[in-house]
Amino acid sequence: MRWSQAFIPTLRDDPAGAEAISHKLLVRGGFMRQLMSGSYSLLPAGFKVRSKIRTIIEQEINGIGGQEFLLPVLHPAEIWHRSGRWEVVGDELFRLKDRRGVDHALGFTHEEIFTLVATELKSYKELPQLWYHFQTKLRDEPRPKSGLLRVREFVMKDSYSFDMDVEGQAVQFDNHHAAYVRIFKRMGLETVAVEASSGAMGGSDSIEFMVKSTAGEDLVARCPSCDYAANVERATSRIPKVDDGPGLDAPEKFATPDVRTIDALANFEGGAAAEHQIKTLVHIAEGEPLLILLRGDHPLQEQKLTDHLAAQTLRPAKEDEIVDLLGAHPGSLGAVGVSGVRTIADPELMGRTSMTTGANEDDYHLRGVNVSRDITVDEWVDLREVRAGEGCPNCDGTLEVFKAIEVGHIFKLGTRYSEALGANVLDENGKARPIVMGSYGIGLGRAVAAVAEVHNDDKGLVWPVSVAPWEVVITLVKLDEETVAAGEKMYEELQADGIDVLLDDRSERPGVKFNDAELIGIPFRITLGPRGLAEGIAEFQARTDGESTDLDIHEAIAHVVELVTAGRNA
RNA sequence: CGGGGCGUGGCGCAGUCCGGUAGCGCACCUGCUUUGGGAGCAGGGGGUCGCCAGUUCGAAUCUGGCCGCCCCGACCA
Repeated sequence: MRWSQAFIPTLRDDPAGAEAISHKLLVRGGFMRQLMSGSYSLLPAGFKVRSKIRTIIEQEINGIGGQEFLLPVLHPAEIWHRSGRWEVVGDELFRLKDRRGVDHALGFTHEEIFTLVATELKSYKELPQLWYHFQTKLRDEPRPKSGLLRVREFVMKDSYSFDMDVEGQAVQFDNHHAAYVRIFKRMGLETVAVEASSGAMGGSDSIEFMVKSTAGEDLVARCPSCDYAANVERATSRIPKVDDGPGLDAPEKFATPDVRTIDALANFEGGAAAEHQIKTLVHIAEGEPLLILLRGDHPLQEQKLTDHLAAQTLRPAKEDEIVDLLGAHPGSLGAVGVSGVRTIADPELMGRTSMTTGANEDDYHLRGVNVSRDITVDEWVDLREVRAGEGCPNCDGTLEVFKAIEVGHIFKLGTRYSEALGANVLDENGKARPIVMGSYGIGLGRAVAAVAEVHNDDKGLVWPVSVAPWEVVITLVKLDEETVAAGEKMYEELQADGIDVLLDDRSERPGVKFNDAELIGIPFRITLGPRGLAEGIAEFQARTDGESTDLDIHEAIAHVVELVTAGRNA
C-alpha cells in the first residue's frame, strides 16, 4: 500500500470522549470512528488488524477440527421461545417486528440456530462435530463503554461442539482451551484462564480467558504460588477463624441511637468490631424475599447468590418492603427470631457466638447472638467476595486481585439446548439421546482493543507483528528521484517476499511521517533518504525499542524479512 | 434507570455567568520559500452554535422541553 493513496486519518489530539488507552489510540491512529454509542466503523487499518486476528482464530479452530459456517443475524422469535431465552435474556436482546407484526430477535449469540441445524444429525456415527462461524452479535448493552471493549454490535467467533456424551464433550472443551491459549499467545496476549460463572448461558463448567488490564471490567483473583485463578464472581479464599470467647446465655438487646452502618456500630460504645457483627441484607428473588447473612466486614458477591438461586430476577429490597417484612429500617436488621423467610447465610458465620446484629427495631441491636442457637438458617452458601491478601483456597499462597478484560469464554452447555430444540441422535442401541454441547466465544473487536490496551507507549501503538496492520513501513524522508526510486524498488522486493508493507510516499515533512508511523504502531521501519543512500545505507528501526541501525541497502531486505518471519511466529 | 459532566467549521477548544456582526489552534485549498522528528510567510474556503418552543428590538448566551455523547453506579455471555 502506498500511504499517499491510503485512507489512514490520523489525529493529533485524543478524541474528546475517550478514556481507555485503546479507544484513544485506535481513533487517533485512524483505525476506527464512532457511529453512535457502542457502535464503531472499522477503517481500513482497523479492518486489517481484525482480519489478521480472524485468520489466527480460523487456523487454530480449523486445527482442532472446526468447520466454518455462516448463520443469520435475524432470528424468528419462535426459536428463542423454544429455548426459553426469549424470556430469560431480558432487555439485552434486540427485538423487532416484521411488516406482518411477527416478532424477531437480532442474534445475541447463536446456540439456538446452531442447535437447530444440528437436529439434522441422526446417528452417533456422525459425532463428534465442531462447528463455528464469525458473525455480528447485537446486544442492547445498558452501558457501552471504553471504545471497542464494550459495544452493542460486534463480530464474534463462536464455536459449538456436539458429542454423544460428557466425556466426548470434555475432549472438545479441552481442545478449545488449548487452542485459545495458542490463539491469544499468537496475537500477543498473555491470558489467565479463570473459573467463571456461567450466567445466563446456562451450563456447568465455564472458563474465561482474561487479560490483565486496568481497562478491564472484571476482577480476577489469582494465586501466584499455584495455578488457582477465578473470577471474583466465583473465587473463594481461606481466612483465619475469629475467636469469639465465651458468649451469653441469650441475646441481649441494647440501644444504639442513630447507628445505621457496620462502621458506626464498630465505633459505638458497647458495639462490636465488624468481624463480630452479622450483616443482614434483604433481596427479592423472583418476587420472594430472602434474608442474606454475612460477616459484618464481608461484601456480598451478588453473582454467587444469583448462581445459587438460578434466579432470573434478583434485586435488593426497597426500604418499604424491608419495613413490611422485618418491622425495622435498614441499619437495624437481623435474623434472630425471624421465621417464614428463606434465610441464606455465608459459611463464615457457621458456629459463631457472641455476635452483634440488628434487633429488627429501629435504634436497637442484639449482642451475644449465637448463630446456631438463635438463627434459623435454611441454606449455607458461599456468598462472600474475596479480597486481595486472603489465603489461596488450594495452597499456602496469598491471593492477588486485579482487573482484567475477558477476551474469551468457553462453556460446557450439556443438553440444555439439544433437549429444548430436539437435537437427538440414536446411540449404538438405537436409543435417542440428546446431543451434549459446548460453546466457545471470542470477540474480535474486543481482542483488537485488548491488544492495543497492552501494546502501546507514549508515542502510540506497538502492534505485535502477527496482527500489525502492516509489518513494515518504508519512510521516504525526501521525495527526490533517487530516494523514490530506491523506495519503490525496496517496496516491490518486500512485497515479492510476501511482506505486508506500507510505502510512505506522502509529501509530508519527515517528522510527520515518523510520528504517524509510530502512532499507528508498525513494527518495523526502514528510513530512506539522500543522506544515507549516498553511502548505500538504509536506516532500520524496530517500533519496540526505537533504536536505529544502519544497514547496507542490499542487506536490508533480507534482514527485515528475517525479523518479520520471526515476529509472525513469535 | 440514578448521579455527574459535555454538545460551537473535519479534530481539539474559547466565548455562555453579564444577550448586541461567531472566534482560536490544528487540519484543508492557492502561491512562494523550506525539507532527517508534527515548517514559515501571504492569501482563501468552510459553522442552521444538538433540536424544538418561549422571553426579547435582538439569543451560542436567558427560560422550558426533548435528543445525543462521555464518566461513575446499577445492569451485563
